[in-house]
This record gives sequence, C-alpha cells and structure tokens, in this order.
Amino acid sequence: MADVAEVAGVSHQTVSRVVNGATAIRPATRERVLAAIADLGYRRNTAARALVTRRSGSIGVITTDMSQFGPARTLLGLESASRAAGYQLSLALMSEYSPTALVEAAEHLLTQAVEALVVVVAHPQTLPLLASLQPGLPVVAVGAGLAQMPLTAGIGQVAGADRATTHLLELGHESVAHLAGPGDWLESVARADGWRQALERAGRPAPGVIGEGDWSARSGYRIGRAMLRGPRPTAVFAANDQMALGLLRAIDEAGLRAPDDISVVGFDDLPEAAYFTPPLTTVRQDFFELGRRAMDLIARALEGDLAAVTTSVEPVLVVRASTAAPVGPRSGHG
Amino acid sequence: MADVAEVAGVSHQTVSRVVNGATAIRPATRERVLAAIADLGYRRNTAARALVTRRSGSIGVITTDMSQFGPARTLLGLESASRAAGYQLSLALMSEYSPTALVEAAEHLLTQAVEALVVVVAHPQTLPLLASLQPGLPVVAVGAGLAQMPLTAGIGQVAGADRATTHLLELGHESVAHLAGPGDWLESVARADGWRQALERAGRPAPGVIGEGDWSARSGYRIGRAMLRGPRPTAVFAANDQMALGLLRAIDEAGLRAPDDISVVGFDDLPEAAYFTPPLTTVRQDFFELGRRAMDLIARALEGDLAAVTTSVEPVLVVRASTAAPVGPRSGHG
DNA sequence: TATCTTCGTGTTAGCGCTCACATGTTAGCG
DNA sequence: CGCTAACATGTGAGCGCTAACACGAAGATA
Repeated sequence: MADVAEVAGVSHQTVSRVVNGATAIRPATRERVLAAIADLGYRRNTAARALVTRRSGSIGVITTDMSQFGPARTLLGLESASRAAGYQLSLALMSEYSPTALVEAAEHLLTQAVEALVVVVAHPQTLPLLASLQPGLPVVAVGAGLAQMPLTAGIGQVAGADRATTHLLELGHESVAHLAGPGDWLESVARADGWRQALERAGRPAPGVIGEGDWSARSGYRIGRAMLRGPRPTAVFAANDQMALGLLRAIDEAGLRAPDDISVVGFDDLPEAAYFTPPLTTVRQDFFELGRRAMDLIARALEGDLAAVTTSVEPVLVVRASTAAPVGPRSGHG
Repeated sequence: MADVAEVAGVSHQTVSRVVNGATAIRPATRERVLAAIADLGYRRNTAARALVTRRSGSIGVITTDMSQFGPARTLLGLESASRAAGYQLSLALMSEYSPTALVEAAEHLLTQAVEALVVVVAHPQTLPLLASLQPGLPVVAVGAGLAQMPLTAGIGQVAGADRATTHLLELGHESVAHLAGPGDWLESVARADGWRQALERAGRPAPGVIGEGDWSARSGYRIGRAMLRGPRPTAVFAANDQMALGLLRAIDEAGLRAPDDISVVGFDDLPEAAYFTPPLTTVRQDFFELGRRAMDLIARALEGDLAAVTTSVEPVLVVRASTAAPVGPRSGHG
C-alpha cells in the first residue's frame, strides 16, 4: 500500500480511501491511484484490514455430508447470496453428525473469527449445544423445522408431508404407510408429523411407521423388503427420494409393480427422481432459495436489524407416475 | 492476550508461546497461562497472527455445482484432510462454469489471501486461464485427466472407461455404444478415450458416440429416446450414472428391458446406483480419497517440497444387474 | 476583504500478534 | 565459589491497514 501511495504520489490513506470507495476524492487523484494499483498488482491485505476493523468478513457454515443433495444445494444458495453481500464463506464439514464433531466444527470456525454461523445440521440437540457455546454472534439454523433458535430458515416440511399424504388419500387409498427418516433428525420428525396430521384430518387411524431409515437408498430397500414380508400397504410415503428409490427396488424385486400394487411418494425432488422406474411422485424443496434466505437473515442480523425471525420456503407436490388409485375393492371408484 | 498475560502474571510473549506450543516453558507457567485462557475464554486473533506471519492458514477451493456427487464428495475429502493439516477451507462456488466466473472466483479467493488454490473444475480452458492469473501460489487441479498443470490429482478415467467397455465386450457384445458427457469437460474426453481404446484393442471399429449429454439424467433420457428410434446397440457405456439412469428410463418406456435387450454401464457409482432398476453396473470412483490426495499435494507444495506431481486414484468396476450377455445370434455362446 | 464553511488530503496512533533479541535464572563443572 | 551454558521469560518493534483528527485550499457569505 505504501508502494502504491508512492507511485501515485499520494498518502497511504488516500489509497485506502480509493480502495474503499470513499466519496471525497478528486477524480484525477482516484485515476492516478487506480493506475498505480493496477500497475503494481496491489491487493489489500485482508488480515490487516480485519485486524483494525474487527470484522473478518467471513461467515462460517457447518454442515454434514455434502453428498446429500439438500445440504449441497443449500450451500450453493448460501454461497451465491453471501458473495453478493460481500461475505466470504468458511466451511466446516462433519463427515458424520455427533455432538463432539459439531462443537469442534464450531470452535474451528470461531477461531477463524467468523462473524456469524450458519448451521445446516438439524438435529434437535444441535441448537442447545450451540447455544451453550456462547458464540456471541448470530447463529442461523437452516432446515430445522422447529424454531428453537432465534434465527431460523426452514422449509415447510410438515405442510409438504401433509400434502403428499393427502395426495395418496385423495387417490382413494384407505391409509398411507410411512417410511421414516432417522428419528433424531428434525426433518424426519416434521415429515412424520405432516403425515400423521393428514391421516387424522381424513379420519384415518395413523399406523405405526414401517421403519426408520438413514436417508439412504440402501435403508429404504432393507425396510421395503421387510415390509413386503407382512401385510402390504397400498401406499407409502417415504421421507426422502433416496429411500423411496430403495423401496421401489424392493417392490420390483418382489415381483410387484408400482404404482399398480403400491403407490410411492418421496420427498426432495432430486433431479434424478423424474427418471426413476417409475418416475417418482415427490415433494419439491427449493434448497437454493433456502440458502439465500438464510444468508439474508445473517445479513440483517449483522446490521443489527436483528430479532427472532423464522423464514420458511414452501414445498410443492410434483405428481409423476409412482402414484395411482389403488386396485382391488376400490378400483371401480377412480 | 494482554489480559491473559496479566491474569497469569506473565508477559504476552509467554502467552503466545503457550498458545503456539513452544517447548521451553516451565510446566507450572504453562498451567497458569492455560488456566487464564480458559478463564477468560481467550481465543487468539487470527487476523493479527496472519498479519505478522504472512500466512492466512486458509486454502481456497473453486468448484462448480455441488449437487453433483463427485465434487461434493471431493470437497468432503479435501475438508477433512485440510483440517487435519491445520488449514482452513475457503469456498468459491460457481453455479455454472464460465471463464469469467472462474476468474472472478479466483480473484475472490486471492483477495482472501489464501495460501493455495484447489480447482475442482475440469474444463480444458481452466488451467491456462488460471496460469494467466499469475497467482503466485500453488494451484492444484483436481479431477482433470490431463496433466497440463504442475500439480494434479486425478482419477484414472481412461482406465476406468476402458475397463467398463472391456467388460461389455467380454460378455460377448459385438460393439459398445457411448453416451458421452459434455465435450468441453476433461472427464468426458478421458472417458471417451478409454472407451475407444478398449474397442481398438479388441479390434472392433469404434462407432461414433450416440450423443453428448450434460451429465444429467434428463439428457441421458433425451439421447436414449433418440437412440432407440434408430438401429439399437446391444450395449451402451454411459459417461456417468445419472445419464445411465435416464437411458434406463428411455429403455423401459420403449418397452424394452435392460440388460436383456440392452446392457448399460455407468460411471461414478453413486450410492443410489445399486438401487436403480436394474441395479447399475458402473465404475466406482473414490472421490473422498481424491480430495485427500489433492490436499496432500497442497501441503507438500506449501512446505516447498514442490515439483510437478500427478497423483491418480484408480477406479474399479462394480458389476451389477444392468449388464449381461447379448441375446440373439450370440446367445448360445455364454 | 475577512470569515466561515466545505472539500480533499496528510499525519498519527494503534488493532493483536510474532519475531528477534535482551535479560534473568537455574544448573553444571572445575 | 565463580564461570559458562542452557533454559525460561521479558522487551520492543513492526506486520498493513483504518479511524480519528489535523490541516491547507477552494468556494460561499456577509
């Protein structure tokens, strides 16, 4: 910076002003400084700037396995919004969720002096745990269905699950079985809640879930096979698309057909879902938008325009070929 | 830090030494300092440290769409390795690849004073473009099949594609068609090369590719439908699993069956691939390991132990149910 | 013309840390 | 007991930047 100042024949402060876009600069001076900067390939030192302004300009993101579509896509939205807002994303990934891993990740980011924290992990324990860290900075919980945190950006999971279940009921199914996600994820809980809510509204008894998977196709397959050994439901709402895929596989292997024998609905709308066999009816979530919203919350919190805010993106049902009216006693109706 | 020093009754320098794990400290003193740190909740200021050491401790990662399995998983490997090495990951995502977006992302990270750059985007133009930026720091290209860059971590794409094609030939197929990826991706080129190489070695004429997709299931479906309107091949090697999925869908819709009518092989081994209908024969890539290796390269480059290094992870063929011997004239052979 | 206001720019101090060196303190040895 | 070497700790400077203020030169007002 001193070099630039010398070349431009001004003081270092003037250079600083130009770099920061201050207003009171004579155009000729600005030109000269800009030329010197280009000449010397000067880039301002972020560390020095952060030191004096006490602002790192970076935001920490904690998330799990990015190979999941949702988190990955959320991150993308987060990144594009943060860049637009002039922030920098610092990443802490956990290969697997655990309280220790979470605390460690948070510590790691706190050491990096991030100005805010975005947590894309939605375990119920996550939030109190973070609170206990006393980070002294805004923390936004993303994807959590419950508003245990002042700042939350979520997707209307309950409504989405309700919609999916209702869709199956409207097709004429007596009841709808549920292939749930891991019990310790808020998403799973919310989706199960929506499912139960829809059944209750329709005056149907809510059966127990047919199993709790881990979001993977493998788990959906395993639970699907077990399910097909007993009395089989005519319709299943799976807590995500991957598990739905596993279920479809189990159905196919059992010599049955979806949707003729069993209707299946997923959740997420993976880009691939439209190409499953059969193409999957599912609930679309706009993760990118979710990321944007979360970033928006951060930006506002950082400007002191804080308060407890919960923003929610509403999912939509996408009907494809994996759902149909049940055959058998009721087949004449549709 | 001054506060800590005062509480512990030592100088700031001693605190610094304790924090940095210096050796020449009397145990009693260390204890006292540690206690004071815990007491005050002290965390050292990264900016100040970076300012004086001229090391930011962070590494920039440039990548595209994380909703793809490969990049996402690579990032995970990168992150875990970087954390172990004491580095911090700074992220720059591009929603879509373009030279401008790339340069912008690189500039963004350079401004953040990253110590090295990892580029997970593998367009042929990427590398010269980055070189032209003169970043003055180690740049590792990840996933690129070609060693245009001093530091490269890749996957043996050619070998993998060769293996996949050979598998089909060994099953007795006369020839193997190829559903290629985008022509401007190094991965696509490498996979097509491997395919061609296998055919040549077997003394079969290499047909033209049946189409160039964009990695999506949608594109695989589109090209698959077009393909089925003409004379149909008995075996197809798709450049990735998603496109293979789209292809399977097109085959199913045409009233044909895989593998009976057409054998299909993919590339990537998505966690879902085992649950496609039929379960997909594919080439498994260890992206996580790839990320680890890339980080390793960075670490070595940063220690000055530099040189042009290309490290390669070898993929393996995973045979499932989407491939079989062709029926018809040759059916008696197997 | 004297005085007051802008405007444009320079000067100085310090952010919190580490580096290099200075200094004090203990042990080792003849 | 004195000298040296090793160890343990303190001191001062400065990394590159911005904030706060100081200051001179224009223009505005009486």
